[in-house]
Amino acid sequence: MRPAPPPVDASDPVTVQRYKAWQRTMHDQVRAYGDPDVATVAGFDVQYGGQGEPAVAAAVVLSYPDSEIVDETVVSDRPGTPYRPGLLALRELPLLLALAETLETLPDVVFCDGHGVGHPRGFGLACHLGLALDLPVVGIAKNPPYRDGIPEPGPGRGDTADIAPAADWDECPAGPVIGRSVRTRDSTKPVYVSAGHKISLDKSVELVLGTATRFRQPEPIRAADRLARAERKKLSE
DNA sequence: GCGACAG
DNA sequence: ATCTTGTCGC
Repeated sequence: MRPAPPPVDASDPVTVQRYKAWQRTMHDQVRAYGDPDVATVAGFDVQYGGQGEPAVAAAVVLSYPDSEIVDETVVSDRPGTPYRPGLLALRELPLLLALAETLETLPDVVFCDGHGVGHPRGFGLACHLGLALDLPVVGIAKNPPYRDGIPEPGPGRGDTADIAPAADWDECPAGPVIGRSVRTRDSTKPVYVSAGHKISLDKSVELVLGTATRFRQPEPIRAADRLARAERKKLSE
């Protein structure tokens, strides 16, 4: 049995510190390896409205590698805590777990926005989600996990560069390679991939490049993004 | 007070 | 993430 997350009040530094210590501990439960057979990949995404408005989470399950729609679902609820760097799961995990429960059939792999083990304490949103669902999850972020020293991959689609932990991440139990910058389109800003759970970094990158052919973002993520946007628009009118 | 590090 | 027009480029 794994330790439950400590209750955390985002405005109370003491409980936040406890939660961070728990994250560091939980990294040991993560399996940043594995080579699952993949017939379906799901993209999960959350969209937010203004104050008081509900957040909308969408999941789209696509066949792999041909990207046919297998299933899609939406759920909406009040947002979790406000966003804070390093604590994204506090904001999005509740909604994403509710979302997963609405799927008819679980996918072989889940893609979510944000980081996996490429996180200051080695336990980003994709890790939280992977352990909670006991599914392979890949973290795909549009921005790097820290500012300075992120290696730039070559300019062509498919070029990659390994990311090491930040020099000041004393508490990070992951590494020496925590993720990879991946160029999914020629001369376009890379995406930042890290393993969340039950899948290796190599396999994660293979799947990202296999699903992001024409656009920067992988197709499952784009599909979920579109669906959540559409649903949010529908709710706001 | 400034700067900042997923979304 | 969201607020938002025009604008650069394929």
